[in-house]
Amino acid sequence: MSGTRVYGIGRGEGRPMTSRRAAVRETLSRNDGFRSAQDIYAQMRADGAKIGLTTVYRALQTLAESGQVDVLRTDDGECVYRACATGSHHHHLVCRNCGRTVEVAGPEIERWAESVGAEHGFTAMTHTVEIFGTCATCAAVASAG
Amino acid sequence: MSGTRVYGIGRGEGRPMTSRRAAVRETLSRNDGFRSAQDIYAQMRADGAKIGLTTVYRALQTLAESGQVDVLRTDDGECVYRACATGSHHHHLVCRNCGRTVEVAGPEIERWAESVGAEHGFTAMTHTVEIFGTCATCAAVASAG
DNA sequence: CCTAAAATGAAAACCGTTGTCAAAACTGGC
DNA sequence: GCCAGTTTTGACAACGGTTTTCATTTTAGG
Ligand SMILES: [Zn+2]
Ligand SMILES: [Zn+2]
Ligand SMILES: [Zn+2]
Ligand SMILES: [Zn+2]
Repeated sequence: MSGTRVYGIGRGEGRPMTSRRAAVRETLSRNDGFRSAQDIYAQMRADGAKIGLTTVYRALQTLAESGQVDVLRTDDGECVYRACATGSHHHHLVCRNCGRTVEVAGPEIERWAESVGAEHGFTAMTHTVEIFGTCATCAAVASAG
Repeated sequence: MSGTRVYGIGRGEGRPMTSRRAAVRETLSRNDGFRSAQDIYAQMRADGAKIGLTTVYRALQTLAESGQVDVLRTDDGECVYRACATGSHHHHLVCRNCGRTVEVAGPEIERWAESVGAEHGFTAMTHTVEIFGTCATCAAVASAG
């Protein structure tokens, strides 16, 4: 056998960083808020990149699996991604208008979720916590408009 | 003009409760966990009800809009519904295996979300908080299996 | 009953996403 | 550089949950 490739060891990092994946991550990290696969694809094509939509979808889900980007679903079922600054567990405060996002830690939330589960005999807890609001900039624009 | 219909007054209750909607709500409330439109449809048909899938979809979203049922999205993008006991704001502790759901209040979470938003100049805050875990019954079955 | 308006449901359209598969790019060994 | 085996890529075709369409049925007054 030849061409054997040694994959990463750490959890999630089961794939090499190809040039396309790097480009997708790079494009995503130029955005502040959460962006959809199609957004990123459009942005990359507009920048002259040669890449297919399928590849963008795959790159984003690979990056998500390896924990390099965060994912959440919008109300209308679209997956949106963000290259967060921290790799550790956190939540998001998202402007519902412009998408501007602030990463927030919430130790008390973590404890609360854990204890609520324990109280009811649940184990292996996970949770989803997202906060939405209108950011100061968008609120100002709205009141001026 | 004839056939004028007097609609509900309360917020969200903008539609009359037709027999189909009542049947959908009734079926949903016989379930403990969150259920998809297709689940409810299959269940109703199995029970001999004469109803179309489209109507189930519409009934569920109408009930959701009027706040009579709660909605959330599964990881694979499916909308699932639940007829919760309380009409007031609450969150859910959901068994990821059997769907068994406990309604939980979290005043401290409400305050936390509000203050995090305020700290960053956000207004008109909303949030989504869901806790997932394995319930005691499912954990027992898994360890016995 | 009669009529106008709303609800219903079968089938088609929608749309984000995933699968298919042949071509292109990569990797390590020679 | 060249080769062979493997992975990635991307155009295109499904897929699946949901929504739209539109003709028919039901509802609620009068
Ligand atoms: Zn904003
Ligand atoms: Zn958390
Ligand atoms: Zn369970
Ligand atoms: Zn809350």
